[in-house]
Amino acid sequence: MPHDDKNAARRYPPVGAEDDLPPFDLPQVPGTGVQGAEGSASPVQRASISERARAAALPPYLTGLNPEQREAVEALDGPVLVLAGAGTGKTRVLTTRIAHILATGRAYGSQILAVTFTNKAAREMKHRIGGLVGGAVEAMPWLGTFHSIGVKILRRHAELVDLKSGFTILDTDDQLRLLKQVIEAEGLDKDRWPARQLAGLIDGWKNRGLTPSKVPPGEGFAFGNGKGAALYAAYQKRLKELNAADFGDLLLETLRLFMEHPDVLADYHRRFRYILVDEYQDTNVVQYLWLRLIAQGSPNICCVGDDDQSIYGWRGAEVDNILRFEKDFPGARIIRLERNYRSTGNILAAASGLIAQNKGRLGKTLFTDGETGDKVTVMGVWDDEEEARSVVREIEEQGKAGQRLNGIAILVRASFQMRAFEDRFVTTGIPYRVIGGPRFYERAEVKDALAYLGVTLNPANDLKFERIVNVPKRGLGDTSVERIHALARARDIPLFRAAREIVETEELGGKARKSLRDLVTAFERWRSLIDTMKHTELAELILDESGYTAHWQNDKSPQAQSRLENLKELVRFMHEFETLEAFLEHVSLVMDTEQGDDGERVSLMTLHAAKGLEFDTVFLPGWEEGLFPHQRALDESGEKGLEEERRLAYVGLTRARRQAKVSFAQNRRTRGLYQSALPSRFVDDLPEANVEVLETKSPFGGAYQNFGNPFEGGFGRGGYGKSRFDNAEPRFGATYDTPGWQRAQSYEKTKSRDENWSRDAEQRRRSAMRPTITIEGELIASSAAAGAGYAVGTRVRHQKFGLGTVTDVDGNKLTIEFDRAGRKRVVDSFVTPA
DNA sequence: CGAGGACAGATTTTT
DNA sequence: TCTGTCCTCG
Repeated sequence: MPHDDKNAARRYPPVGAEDDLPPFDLPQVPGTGVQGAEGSASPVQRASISERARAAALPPYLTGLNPEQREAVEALDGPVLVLAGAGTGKTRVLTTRIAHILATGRAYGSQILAVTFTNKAAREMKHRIGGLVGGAVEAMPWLGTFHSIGVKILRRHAELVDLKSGFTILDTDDQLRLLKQVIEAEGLDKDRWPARQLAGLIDGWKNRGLTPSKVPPGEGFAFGNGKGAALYAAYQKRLKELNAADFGDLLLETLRLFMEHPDVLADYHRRFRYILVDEYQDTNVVQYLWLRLIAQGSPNICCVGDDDQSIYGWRGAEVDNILRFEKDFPGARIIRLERNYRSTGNILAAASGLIAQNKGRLGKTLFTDGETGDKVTVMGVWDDEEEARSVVREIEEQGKAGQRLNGIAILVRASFQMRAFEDRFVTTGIPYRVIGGPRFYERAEVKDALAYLGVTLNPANDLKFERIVNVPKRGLGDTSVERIHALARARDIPLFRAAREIVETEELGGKARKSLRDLVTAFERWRSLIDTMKHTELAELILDESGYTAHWQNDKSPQAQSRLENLKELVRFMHEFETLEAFLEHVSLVMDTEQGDDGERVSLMTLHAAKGLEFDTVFLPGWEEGLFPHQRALDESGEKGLEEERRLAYVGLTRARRQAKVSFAQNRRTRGLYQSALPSRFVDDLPEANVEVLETKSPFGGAYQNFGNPFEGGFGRGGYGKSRFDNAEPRFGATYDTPGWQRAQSYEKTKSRDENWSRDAEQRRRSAMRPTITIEGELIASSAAAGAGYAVGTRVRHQKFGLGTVTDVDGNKLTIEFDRAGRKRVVDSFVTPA
C-alpha cells in the first residue's frame, strides 16, 4: 500500500501546516494560474477571456470525457450531486474533477477534502489522481476514508473530547473485551447479555450520531434489564480512561468536537474549499451530519453516488441521504451519468428492468452504444450441488475456449454458498480465489502479534495486554489475571504496572508469579530496544522470545503453516514503515494487504464484495426465495429490505461485461436440511426480452432429467412453484406462452450462440487483450501452484483439508484420506507434499 | 492446562 | 450439517 498517509498520521501537525506547501507543479490551463494564496477569500471569478481560451485549448485530462462527465468535472461552484450509474465512469469523474480544481488553480491540494468509504477506494483515487497530475498526490492530505480523516482531526484536538493525542484505536476484539467487562461491572450476567449484541447496539447508535444521553429511552431499554444506555455511557467512560476510541468514535467524537467547538469547526471551514464525497448513498447519519457541518464552510460540495447501488442499509447507510440531497443543498445541480461503458445492451436492459421495480428511486436510465450481446441466461437446476456442477462445468468449457479465468466470477448472496463451488473447483482443478471474508488484520495470529507490539510500545494498553498475557499459554489463568485486574483497579493503574507490582508480592502462586515476572521483564527489555533496534528486527525478536512463533510451530493443525506465513507477511509489511509507531497507527485503520497478481483464477465472492468490480462473465447462482432475497432481510426490514436485496441483484448483474448467468436450485441443503425452494421473485423481475431460459445440461443426459429434472415439461409445471414463465400475461410482450415452445426457442438460441462463438472469436480476442482487470480485495483461499506426481501412501497437505494420505492416483486426480476431513478426490495441484 | 462434549447459531461487512 | 464457543473433567 504505497500511498497511504503513514507519515502524516505519525506527526500531528498543527492546523494550517500544510497550507504552506507549494502548489502542484501542473501544466497550467491557459488563462489561469494558481490563484488565491493561503487564507485568501473566495475563489477568484474567471474572466470570460480565460474561459474562452480554456475551451480552445482543452486540457488533456478533459479529453475523452462524455458531455455529462465533463459537466460533472467542470461544475465546480455550488453543490453538485452526480448520480453515477454502474459502469458510467464514476471514479474517473471524481479524480478528474480534483485534477481540474488543481489545474485551474482554484485550490491547493490541502484545501480539498475528499472522502471515501474504504481504503481501497482512497488508494485508487490517489493512484488515479497521481496519473492525471503527475504524482503530486502527497500534497492531498485530506483525501482518505471518513475514519482516517476523523482520526486525523481528532488527534489534533484530542483534549477537547477528553482524549490525549496518542489515543489508541480499538479493534473489534478489544471492543468486545471491554464491553464484557462493562457488562460484568454492572452486575449483569454476561451470558444472558452478550457483549456482541451490545456492541451492535452501540455501533448502531454511533452510526446514528447518538451519544449516550441522546439514546431514545425505549431503545436502550431492551438490553441488560433496561440498562442499555447506561452501559453505553459506562463504556464511553472506560474508553476515555483507557485513552481509546472505537471506530464509531472516530466519527461521532469528531462530530461532537465540531458541535461543541465552533472555533475548531471554523478552522476547517476556512481550510476546505472543495469537498468531494464518494459513494454518497452509503453514508450513515453521523457521516451525513459531519459532512453537513463541514460543508457550511463551502458550498462547493460534490457528492457522487448511485441510489440503486445502496446495499449497506443494514449497517447504517441511509439511502435517504442521497434522495434528499437537493433539499439539503438548495440550488444543487444534479448530473446523471447514464452512459454505461461496461455491459452489453441485454445485460444493461435486464438490470434496468429489474431495478425499475423499486420505488423511491431518483431514477436513471442506463444506456450503451455498445453491442447488444448475449441475453442474460436463467437456468433452473435440481439442487445446489447440481448448480455448482453445471456452473463449474461451464467455466471449464469457457476456459478451454480461451476465456481468461480472471474475467469470470461467481457472485453469491451468502458465503455458505461458496462451499459447493469450492468443492467443485477443488475436484476439477480449476484455479480459483475467494475474495472478501475475514481480513488479514482480523486473524487471530496477526492480532496477537500486534498486541505484543502494541504493549511493547505502550504498556498502558490494557486490552492488548490482556489479549496476550496468556498467549501462548504460560500458566496465567483467569485467577491470576483477575488478581492483576483487582490490583489495577484498586490502585487505578494500568494492568501492566499492576503486573509488575504484583510479582513483588506473594499474591500469585509460584509458577504464575515466575512466568508473569518473566513476561514483564521481557516487555521492559523489548521496550528498551525500541530506539536502538530496527523495528522489524525487534518485532521478530519479540515474536520469538515471547514463544509466540514456537507456539504455532508446535501446532499440528492444518492452518498453523499459513498462520506462520501471515506472521512473516506482517513483518515484511512493517518494512514499509519508518517506525513501530507509524506501523501500528496505520494498521489500526488500514490493514488490507494488496494482493499481487497470482495468475488466472476464477473469482468467488459475495455480491457485497463484488461492488465496484467487473468481469466478462458473471455467474449469479442461488436466486431463490428465502436466500435471495434473503428471508431475514424481508423479515427484519420488509419492503425496504426487499428493495435493498433487489439493488443487490442489480449490483450483481451490472458487474458483467458480456455475460450474466442467473441460476436457481429447486432444492438446497441448508443447515443440514434438504429443502425445496421457489425461484426468486427477482427472476420474474427480469424483462423477458433480455432473458434466455436455458435447459439444464446434465452430464447424465436424458436419464438425469427422468429422475430429477423438475423442468421436464417446463418451468413451473409439476408442482415446483410459480414462476413468471407461467404468467398468463407476459409483461414484456413475450411471443411465446407454452413451455414447449419456450424450450425449443431457448435451444435454438443456445445453438446459434454457440455457432456465433467462433465468429465472435475476433471480438473475444480483442476483449482478452484489454488490460487485465484488477481484482482488488483480499485473497482468502486459493488453489496452490501446480504439483508434481504423487504416489499412493504419500503424506500431503491441502490448504483447506489439512494433512492426509494419498490412497489412489488417477492421472492428476488423487484420492486422499484426510486426517480430519475424510476422503476427498482432489486434483494434485491443490496439495503439497507434507 | 488441554481435551472433549454440549450447545447455540448459522446474511451481507468497513473502519 | 457444520462451526465456533463455553464448560467440565482428568
